[in-house]
Amino acid sequence: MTEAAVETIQREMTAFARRARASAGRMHPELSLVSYTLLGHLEESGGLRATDLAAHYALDKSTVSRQVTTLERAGLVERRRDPEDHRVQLLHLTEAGRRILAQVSVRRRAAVQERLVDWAQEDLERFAAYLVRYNARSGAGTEDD
Amino acid sequence: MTEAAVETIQREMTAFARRARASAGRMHPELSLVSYTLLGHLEESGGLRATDLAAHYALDKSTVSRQVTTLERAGLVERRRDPEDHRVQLLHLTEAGRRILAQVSVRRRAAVQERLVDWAQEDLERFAAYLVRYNARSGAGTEDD
DNA sequence: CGCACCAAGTTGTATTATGCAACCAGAAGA
DNA sequence: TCTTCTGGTTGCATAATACAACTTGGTGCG
Repeated sequence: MTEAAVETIQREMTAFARRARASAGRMHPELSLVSYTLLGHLEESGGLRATDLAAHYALDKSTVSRQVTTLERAGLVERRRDPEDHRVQLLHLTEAGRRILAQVSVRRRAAVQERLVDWAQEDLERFAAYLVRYNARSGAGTEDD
Repeated sequence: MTEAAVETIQREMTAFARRARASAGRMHPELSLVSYTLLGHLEESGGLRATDLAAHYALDKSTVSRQVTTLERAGLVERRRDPEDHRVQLLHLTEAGRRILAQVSVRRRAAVQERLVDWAQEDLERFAAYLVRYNARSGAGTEDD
């Protein structure tokens, strides 16, 4: 039955989330899971507004504000005033930010890879595809949950 | 290439993690994401030790202990002394716990299901199986990650 | 223009989850 | 018995977060 599968997916995803959070601290002392994710986001599309990030991650703007402050103090991101609208700050990765992000990514990927070492290539690809499909939907959609 | 699939899995899992975290609070006033997940776990296999839960979710035993305390005070779980080993408490859902869990499950499943609505049954099951496999490894294994 | 309202961010405050370390109680083995 | 191990609890500190009040800049309408 679909019910069971859905239930399992929901629970296992949650379990993963827990683990991801737990392991995040060991990746880089300076970089929490959220910070890391924010950096990753900025890497892909520089010049984001804090509000965009908040919306995207369903976080309060105050939370993002503080996270960004931390990242800025660590020298990993830069706030640039938007000349078009002086309320807005466009966030950009610094060189240091880019470097650190690359470092952490490598380490993170290694950790994941270790757990996937005995998977068949075909399964890996299917699993990856499923995850993309799942997340694509939640990312694009109505921004709830 | 394995690299690409691993990279994708890593990224997508992380993406999910942040969202799960973000949406955690809004399901049931009484039930945090973790509590809910713990309940779900107990439903499937009653008589778990707190330590088992801690290991599975990569949580500190103190955290689990407190969560269980909360759940117990809410009347949702029961601690039963293991007659074999008096250090151990076997955790069981109460009737109320079962009821609440069912309620929340419905709501939550609806949310997840909405995202999975156009998936083929076969894909759902495979996805679920992959997640289980992935998590099983990190849970049973070397406890790092 | 000037005033009312909206939007982006910041800061104060409280809550909650969490980990770590110290501790207690029961079990197991020498 | 004494030592060591394991399951669990509690004290303490920290980090992430939400919410609300506030500041500053933009927009629109009279």
